[in-house]
Amino acid sequence: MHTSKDLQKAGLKITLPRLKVLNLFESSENHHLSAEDVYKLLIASGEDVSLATVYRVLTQFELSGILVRHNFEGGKSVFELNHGNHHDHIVCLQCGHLEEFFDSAIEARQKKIAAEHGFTIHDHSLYIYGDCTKESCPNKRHE
Amino acid sequence: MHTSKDLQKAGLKITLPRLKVLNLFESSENHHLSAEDVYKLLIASGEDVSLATVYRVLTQFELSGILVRHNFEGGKSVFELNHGNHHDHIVCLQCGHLEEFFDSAIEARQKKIAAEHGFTIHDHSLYIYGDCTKESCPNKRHE
DNA sequence: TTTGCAAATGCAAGTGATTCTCATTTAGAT
DNA sequence: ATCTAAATGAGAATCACTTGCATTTGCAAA
Repeated sequence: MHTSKDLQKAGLKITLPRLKVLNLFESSENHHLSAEDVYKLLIASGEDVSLATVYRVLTQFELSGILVRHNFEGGKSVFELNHGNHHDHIVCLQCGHLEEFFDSAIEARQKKIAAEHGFTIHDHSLYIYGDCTKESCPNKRHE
Repeated sequence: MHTSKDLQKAGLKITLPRLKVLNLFESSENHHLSAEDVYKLLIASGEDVSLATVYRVLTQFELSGILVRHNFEGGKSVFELNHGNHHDHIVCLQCGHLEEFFDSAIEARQKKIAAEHGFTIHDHSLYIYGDCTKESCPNKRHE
């Protein structure tokens, strides 16, 4: 659960826009939101923020570890709350449906590979793109 | 080795801009080039192409399988020749140095994970970000 | 080998996502 | 309550890329 405490810890002033964005991520049923998403949702719910502020807040939250940024194919960044449980993503190219997974075998291999190449690993991003089966696809747009 | 034959196979007319781009990828010592890179290199070597054409050619080459597109962090697409040997990348955050690797264990796990989630896998992207050690880093920019 | 036309190109204007500038407002320390 | 650095809003600017359109060019057919 993320609160104003997290803002203070990050050295950020507790302002209305920041609280609204934080609250949105906490309450929204869609956990992966783009800047545009955040902006539109806030406007739709009567909150009056500027898009520039949304972008600023999102990058600040990323830097302070409150959010994690993802760069899926398609050029726009998507953010989700950082619950400390690293995971990767599998994305349906048909309907955009997104699932999370964690595989310790893959994580281990990555460490190994980095070491073999003389790298100290900072970070990694793994996205699997595919088609989810028609039945299991929540927002079907298949065929 | 990629030649004008590849253009024909792809149903593309053999034009000067396309040959120049193809040749650039074949001859350049840097195998990973952005549209901007390609454009600047061609201009620098006296070739007269437009940036729009570079973008068009690169996406056509991607579609026809001559090139592979990568979306690293940083918003711009990077292309490399498709030699049919799929591999992933490990990138040094300090100096931008890039190495390639292939790990069949990771590949296998990915297939498995996709299957478990009911996805038919199309594609995946895996980037490891880290610091390469000072000694092994070809274009040192460390400390 | 000329002709014809779809395909390819160049240029410039247009987009979409994101960032920056700068004048105004505010959080929060004193 | 006051003051100042930080935050915000509005809009212009930028960056990577795409598109529209008039012109040129492969190349297939005559």
